[in-house]
Amino acid sequence: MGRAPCCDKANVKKGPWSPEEDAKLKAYIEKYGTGNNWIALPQKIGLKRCGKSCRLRWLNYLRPNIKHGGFSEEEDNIICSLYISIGSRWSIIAAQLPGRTDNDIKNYWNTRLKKKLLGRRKNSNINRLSTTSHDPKDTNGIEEKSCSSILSDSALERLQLHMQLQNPNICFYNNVSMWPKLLPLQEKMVQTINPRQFASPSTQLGQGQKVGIYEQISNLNMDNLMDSSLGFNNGRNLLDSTIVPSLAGIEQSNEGIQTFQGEIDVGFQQPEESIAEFDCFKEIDCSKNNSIWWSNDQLDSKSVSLNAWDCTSVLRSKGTYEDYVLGYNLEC
DNA sequence: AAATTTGCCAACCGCAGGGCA
DNA sequence: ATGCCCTGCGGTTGGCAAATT
Repeated sequence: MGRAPCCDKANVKKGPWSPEEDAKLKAYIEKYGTGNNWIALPQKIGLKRCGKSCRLRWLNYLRPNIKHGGFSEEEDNIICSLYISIGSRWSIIAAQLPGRTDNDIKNYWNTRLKKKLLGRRKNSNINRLSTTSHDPKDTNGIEEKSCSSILSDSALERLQLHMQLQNPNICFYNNVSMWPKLLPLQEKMVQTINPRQFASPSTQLGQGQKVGIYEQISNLNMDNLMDSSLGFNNGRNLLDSTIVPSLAGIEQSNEGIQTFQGEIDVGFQQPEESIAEFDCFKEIDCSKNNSIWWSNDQLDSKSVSLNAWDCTSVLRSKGTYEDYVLGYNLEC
């Protein structure tokens, strides 16, 4: 027996919302609220819409302070870094970007940002396919699998982005000026997470020097946090629920699923030439001409804002210290 | 100029999980 | 403990507009 439908589909209007419907919904919610019952709401207003549809319309379009389009470079970077860390948890990513909806971010990622950041992989694969044998079997009779068929799209994208951020020529980890400014409370918290010696983040550092707290953060963020959050734990549990409550619950049920690490491990077992098909691996050798992966289009090394990773102004504006590096909220 | 392809985005769908009786 | 209801989420689709052939 299937699940009961949430509404009478035959008598429910679908498709684009008319201005009149928008006005009705908006006026009602602004006056009475949702009443914590979206299902009953359309009947109260006299809308022939499914409650879910009303909710979606309100959340994605009608509610106050919604921003549409025009993503800034800063927002791009936040989306990118969070996608690397936590994957397609659009609602969590949206929570870090005031005025943005999960749907907006999802659409933006799928239609623009992903192509902007990963577009060259596609070309690379197309070129490879056009220049190599189309015999799907290798000489041993074993079906040849490219990395792209072994790693899931999401894992592959995140791996590529991760590798790119480690590129020493534009390296986020090595470039002090690209590190986000930590608020005092966040700094204290990170020290709590890993009590080993920390240098002050305010210490003036030379370009490329790796010191202290940010080194820990970078390890925590892009290696350990991602590993942990994606099932690449190696016995560690940096997402201890006492430390990172909002993410710990999300990521601890990975039994039985193919992990990101598992996919990567399989990928790296492939012949070198298979691995080398990806631009991120080719370019990680820092050869001068290939080093600007991130800059695929407009983001060349001259125009990249070194402060683009500093989203603390955005985070502060919400009244909570939301550490996008760790991906959790810290009420203060 | 017409036909076709591509890009974009709003909206839908189905599933999972939480709350409650 | 169980089942129902509702919400929230992420993946997918459909349709419009712009770009290309």
